[in-house]
Amino acid sequence: MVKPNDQRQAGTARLPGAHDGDTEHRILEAAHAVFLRRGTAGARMQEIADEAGVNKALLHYYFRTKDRLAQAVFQRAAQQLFPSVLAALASDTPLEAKVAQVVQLELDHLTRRPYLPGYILSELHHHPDRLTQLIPLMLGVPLDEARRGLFTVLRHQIDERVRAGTMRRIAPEQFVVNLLALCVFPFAARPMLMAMLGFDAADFEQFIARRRKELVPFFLGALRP
Amino acid sequence: MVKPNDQRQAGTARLPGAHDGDTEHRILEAAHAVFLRRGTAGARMQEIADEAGVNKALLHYYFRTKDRLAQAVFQRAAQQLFPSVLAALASDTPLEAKVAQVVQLELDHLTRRPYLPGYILSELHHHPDRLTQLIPLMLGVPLDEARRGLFTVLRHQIDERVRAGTMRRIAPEQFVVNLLALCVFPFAARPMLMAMLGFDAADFEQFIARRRKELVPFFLGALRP
DNA sequence: GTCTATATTGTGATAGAC
DNA sequence: GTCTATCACAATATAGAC
Repeated sequence: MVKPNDQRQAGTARLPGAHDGDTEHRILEAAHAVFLRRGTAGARMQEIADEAGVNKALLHYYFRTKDRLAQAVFQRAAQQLFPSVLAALASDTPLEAKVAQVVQLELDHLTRRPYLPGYILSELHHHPDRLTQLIPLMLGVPLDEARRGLFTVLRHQIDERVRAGTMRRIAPEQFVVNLLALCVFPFAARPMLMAMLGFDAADFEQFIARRRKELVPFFLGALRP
Repeated sequence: MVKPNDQRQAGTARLPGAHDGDTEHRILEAAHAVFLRRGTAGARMQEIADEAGVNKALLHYYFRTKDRLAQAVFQRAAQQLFPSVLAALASDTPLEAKVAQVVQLELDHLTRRPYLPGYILSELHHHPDRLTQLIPLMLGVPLDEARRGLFTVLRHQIDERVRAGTMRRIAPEQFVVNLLALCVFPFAARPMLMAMLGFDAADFEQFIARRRKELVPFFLGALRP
């Protein structure tokens, strides 16, 4: 009388004991899906087990507690989102090309995973420390060193343009936040925007497709002297 | 052996039976604080009762269920955030002044309530319908009518500028999303940004103070032809 | 209206057979 | 490694005295 549905999902039915090589991985995938859908606090271990096609007890066998599983999922999610963008921002690519690169990278990625930003931001709101522990692991350098690297490169590139008279002065922190805001916000606010603008999923995708072309000129235009 | 702390908080101790006029209101305030801090799913009725200085049972007396209480809080929060901005966006104020007005309105408001955007976005992610029911109530007109009103005004104002050669063409939807993104994102992503940029609370406030001056030129600059 | 006490269910976690 | 069964307690909700 509890859950009438079979433990295994339709398309992914597996014979009991038929290790597909990695049960742990399947659990992590399922947890990822459920945590993103329900939020960490709203997620249930039972739902994750169902989605993974295994028993609840197995989640504890592999991850011990719900919190550890949540940490693992957050780490995975953060690794999908941060390293590529941070690397692009900190690279030696000329500033204008860098902006284009970040915009394309972000919109491509977030189009495929629209719920990632909302999850990351929400999770970080309730566990502000989860990221600081992680950045060194992802980038291979201490946190403050990563910051210094990123912002000295940017500051230098901006200074160059300002001296050449091709760009208005802007603090690198504001530069980064503005760029990320324009890329990420539409996804983080997706449900709100869809309600406000009267969009369905297809409208939203088209809206993003348009941004893909218009965002770079918009952003660079804002910095013209 | 459960919770060692008294039901009533230190500074707000009230005598039992001493109606301060409105217990229901005190509960709503407490619920607002707790829901914003923990998220709806993570919030506990006990914590809300403690914060309100009343018994758990009273929450059910006034609001019947946790979900109804959550709805009430969301409605309150949304009313603090949306009507003023939507009114400003839909007004007849010239476009440039309107941008300045929205930026000031948003940054002022969100500086005082930094956690509001995160809460609203997260809540909307898990209950996408909560807003559509609400907009008509807040604005006094049907949802699609509100949308039409907002976007026809904006489209008209933008067209005017484009014809005068003082502004690049942009879809009103992109206009609004860009403006909101630049205002709201820093608050929604506050914990992430503070970690990335190495900010403490004071740094963050200063960062926002700077945006207050720079955001309007940035945004309008992006629209120059 | 407000409280205490209790019912009832949900949920993370463990024990132990296979 | 995977399952079934169960524990222990947390959390929402209700009953009923005052």
